[in-house]
Amino acid sequence: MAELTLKIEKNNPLTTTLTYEIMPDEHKAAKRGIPPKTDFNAWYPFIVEAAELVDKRYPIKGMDVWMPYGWKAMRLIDGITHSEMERTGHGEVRFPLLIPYNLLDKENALVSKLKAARDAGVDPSEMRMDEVAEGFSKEVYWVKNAGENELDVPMFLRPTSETAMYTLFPLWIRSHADLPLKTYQVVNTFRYETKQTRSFIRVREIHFFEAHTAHVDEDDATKQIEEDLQIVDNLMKELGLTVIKTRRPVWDTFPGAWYTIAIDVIMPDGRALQIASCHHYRDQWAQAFDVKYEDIDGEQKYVHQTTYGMSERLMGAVIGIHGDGKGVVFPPHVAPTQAVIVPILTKDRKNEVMEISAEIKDRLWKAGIRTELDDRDIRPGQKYYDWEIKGVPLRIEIGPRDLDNESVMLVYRDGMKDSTVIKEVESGVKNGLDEFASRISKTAREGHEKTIKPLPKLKKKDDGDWGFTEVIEEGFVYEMAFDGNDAEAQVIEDISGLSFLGEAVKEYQTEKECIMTGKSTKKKVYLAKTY
RNA sequence: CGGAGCGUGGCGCAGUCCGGUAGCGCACUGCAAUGGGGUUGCAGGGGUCGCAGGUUCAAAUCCUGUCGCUCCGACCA
Repeated sequence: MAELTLKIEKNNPLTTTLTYEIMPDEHKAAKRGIPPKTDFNAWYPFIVEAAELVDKRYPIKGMDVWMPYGWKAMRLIDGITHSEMERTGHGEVRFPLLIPYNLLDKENALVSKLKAARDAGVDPSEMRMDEVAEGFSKEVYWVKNAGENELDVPMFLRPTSETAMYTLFPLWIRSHADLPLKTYQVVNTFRYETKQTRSFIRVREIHFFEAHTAHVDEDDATKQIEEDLQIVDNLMKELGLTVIKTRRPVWDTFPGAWYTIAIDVIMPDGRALQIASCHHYRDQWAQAFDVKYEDIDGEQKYVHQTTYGMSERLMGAVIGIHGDGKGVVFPPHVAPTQAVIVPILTKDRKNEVMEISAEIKDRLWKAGIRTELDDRDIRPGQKYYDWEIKGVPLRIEIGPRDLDNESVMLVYRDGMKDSTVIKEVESGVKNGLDEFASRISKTAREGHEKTIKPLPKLKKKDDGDWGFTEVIEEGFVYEMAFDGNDAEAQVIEDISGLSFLGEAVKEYQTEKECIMTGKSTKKKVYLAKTY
């Protein structure tokens, strides 16, 4: 559709008419070539480049170049994470990118040990056919040469940092006085993705946040997970996102984790995007890496560990959830530019308008509002479209008419219009941005709720196979009461074409009938297509 | 890692079948008027046609190889 519009020729009524027939409502957006958001697979990649968040032209699949505007937004998101880490007493560390291959032995030993234990101790009916723990071996980048020599011990680029960190943890942890050890780092990690990549959502060089903690016992580690989930809540509030928290099914748990809590958002196409996860390792990794401490009674004990991970998927979620047909919509907390001043210049009062605009920019900046003055010599309308596509929450219009009234026009990214007297522009803008933040959070929450439906009832068909009483619609996440085993879970996955996200952290208030076994349960399970 | 497709100014494309001066729209530069939702006029700049070989008087076009990307299937945050 976009192409058609771009090809409109003057004096060619046919093409012009055709365009209007196809997309009467989309015509304006299409002038920039923005696909409608309902076509999410086209909208998303277009918008991330048009808003100048990334440049995808770097010739490696899954490795985009962060552009200043996009990187600024990411840094602002990271800023929230950093301050939450500081608030909760984590220390920032930075481990090397390269990990020597032989350090993996310990990790591999752990994985195979766990697998053997699970195979031995688990009821075969609980097993899934495709259960294989292979670790990361297939998806790491290798460094096998240095200069002209082949390395004796090859190294790989970290896909995550457990191995690197837990090599040093035994040296850092001697006694119970060293615990809890709470560390985190924000680094790039690498995974050789073979699947289709997507800016921020599935990339090969990941902008990764990982917190790693060590505790005296399981209980203290569990408290850490609770703190992590509190941090997630705080972060999501600032980003205006509504999330689903689930305990991942065992078969989808990170190797060596006792359990995993995953945090997903539902993207506009109804697919779940995992944006954070917390793992409780108990002492499994500690045993593999020999991370011990001396307790109060002089006894050597293994620590209990947790990790908490996030990535630039947070950006992907913000763009996907808040964006609209005109472009990105940034929540004020993480908007690189929170307010843009567009001066309306007329020949006779140009200087006067510019002077006041610059003065207001200065005042807002001093009041802590990231403000930009767009003094480009183009028409105002063009500027509006430019800043809309970039998702700036507030546009301040200042023209001769406003000066006469000693006020300015405030136009929010969601279309809300207001005005404020110049004298009180700081407080007017601050309040306005707060209200805007609440509005987009509310819209996001409503969208989230609308996208979740109860799973249709199951029944056994004449041929003995299970089926649904209603069709599974595309574009939704489903919830159900479920208390079955892994094999039964797989049946549901197979016939629905959806994946188990896991058991909701928040259970049903009252007992319900398990969709498969009929058992009474409060367990709420989410099913979705995933990224 | 298997199957299909595509590489031509910054972006989107035409030209390739049938070899013969590399084009269009948008974007960009300069000047002027305009300026409260994509303004108009005039004048400009920019491309080893992914790369390497080959065929030919002549290659974006034909042949071979290679690299990269996109889309669909097995593995993952």
